[in-house]
Amino acid sequence: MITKVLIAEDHESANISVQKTLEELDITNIAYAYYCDDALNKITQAVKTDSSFDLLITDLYFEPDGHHQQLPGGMDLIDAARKVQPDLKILVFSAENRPAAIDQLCHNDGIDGFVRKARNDARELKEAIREIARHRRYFPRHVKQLMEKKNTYSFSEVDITIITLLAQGMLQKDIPTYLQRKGITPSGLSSIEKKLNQMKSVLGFSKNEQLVAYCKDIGVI
Amino acid sequence: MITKVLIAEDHESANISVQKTLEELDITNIAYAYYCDDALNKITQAVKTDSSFDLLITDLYFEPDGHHQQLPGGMDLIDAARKVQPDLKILVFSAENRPAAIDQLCHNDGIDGFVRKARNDARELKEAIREIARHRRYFPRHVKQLMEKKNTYSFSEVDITIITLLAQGMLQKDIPTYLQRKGITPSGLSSIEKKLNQMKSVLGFSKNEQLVAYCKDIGVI
DNA sequence: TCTTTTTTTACGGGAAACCGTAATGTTACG
DNA sequence: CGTAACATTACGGTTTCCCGTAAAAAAAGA
Repeated sequence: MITKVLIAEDHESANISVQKTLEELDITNIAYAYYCDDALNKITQAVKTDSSFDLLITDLYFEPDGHHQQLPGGMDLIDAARKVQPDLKILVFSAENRPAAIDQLCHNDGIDGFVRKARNDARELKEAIREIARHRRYFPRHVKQLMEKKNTYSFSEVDITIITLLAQGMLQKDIPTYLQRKGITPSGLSSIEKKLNQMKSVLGFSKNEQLVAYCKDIGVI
Repeated sequence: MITKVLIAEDHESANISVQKTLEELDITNIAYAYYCDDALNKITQAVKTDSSFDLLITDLYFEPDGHHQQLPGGMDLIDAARKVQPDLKILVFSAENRPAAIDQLCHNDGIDGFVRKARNDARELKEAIREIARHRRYFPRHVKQLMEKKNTYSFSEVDITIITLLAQGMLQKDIPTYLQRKGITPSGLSSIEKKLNQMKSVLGFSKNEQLVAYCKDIGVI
């Protein structure tokens, strides 16, 4: 049974609607945090006073606003919270819409549920909380379909590194030495050219500028 | 005085919190639309039956979901709504965070207010509605500062055209003929190179990829 | 109108990127 | 161990881009 919930969410409006959803599920013992550090603090305190939370509902991205934070994002909070209270249920409520990132989250990061901020998010939120209360996990049904639709090419770590460097102004011919220093392979100039050509050919592009624009659009860089 | 409001917002959760904010302002005559087409429909009907809305609160981006829509986004809705009911107050409530896009919106698109989905958005929303009720316009205070900070170079029409073409994959050497066909001057290859060099030098860049990435970030392309 | 100034365009040498091919290095498997 | 299959790297020729200079054109001023 879920009775005590912590909401970690910097957007006031999102916070409000999560609260309302919880109230509709007759959950009234709710705490709020607008920063990850504050959230972790509340979790730690609750554990100490033997009144720990049953569920953490958290966003992934928290906007920096001057106040320096130890935990910059939701993922950091999740990792830290798991250490303090391993049995804490965690539900991610985020606008993340990059299929690869969602997939990663659902399968590898040991969370109990994910609800995307989208059309029917309030309804989904309710359902997710109900499922988690029954010790089941809740994930969007069509993650795989999303994967296939949206991302015609799945960028590797190196791919993204290369494109990022280009977008930062590094000359192509200087990338090999950079990769070598970082211990990343492959690092040969030909390999970099090959990777760029692969990406461009799959996506039907002809120039690096297109690639950079595309990656900015879909948010991988 | 604002008594009748239409909320156009595809996210259920955002819709809920806007509703709650309105209720706290003692506005209870609220209609909802999860699609732009539906929103325009409701506005048109209200005008016909002489019970028109005082205020439209709308998002900018509506996620496509299979149902084909005439009006794909909030900007289209705004344009259409203005035609149907010129005196309708319009408040944009969006997660848009690209300074150039926000600036464009606030200064050129004839809306009455803009609130960004961010940390204190609910509070800002209230203030914005109060201001609009007094026939004043409400915009984030620091738009100009943001602009000045972030955008050290003001892009001309031609600048943006050139960068857009590059981001679409056109070869630099092919741009002159394109510009000639469109009747845009200057169109010489040297002039294009000069303009690119100007932009890059002012912004401290060395490669076109940087320029494309930057323009994507601030939203000019 | 003629000159001066500015803008636009043309040209050419050199650097970087592009592209195909070949050599080298790595891994897998019999 | 040897060989095939694959990945990575090296090399050379061609194209495109970069950059400086100078010519041509347009605009401004006297």
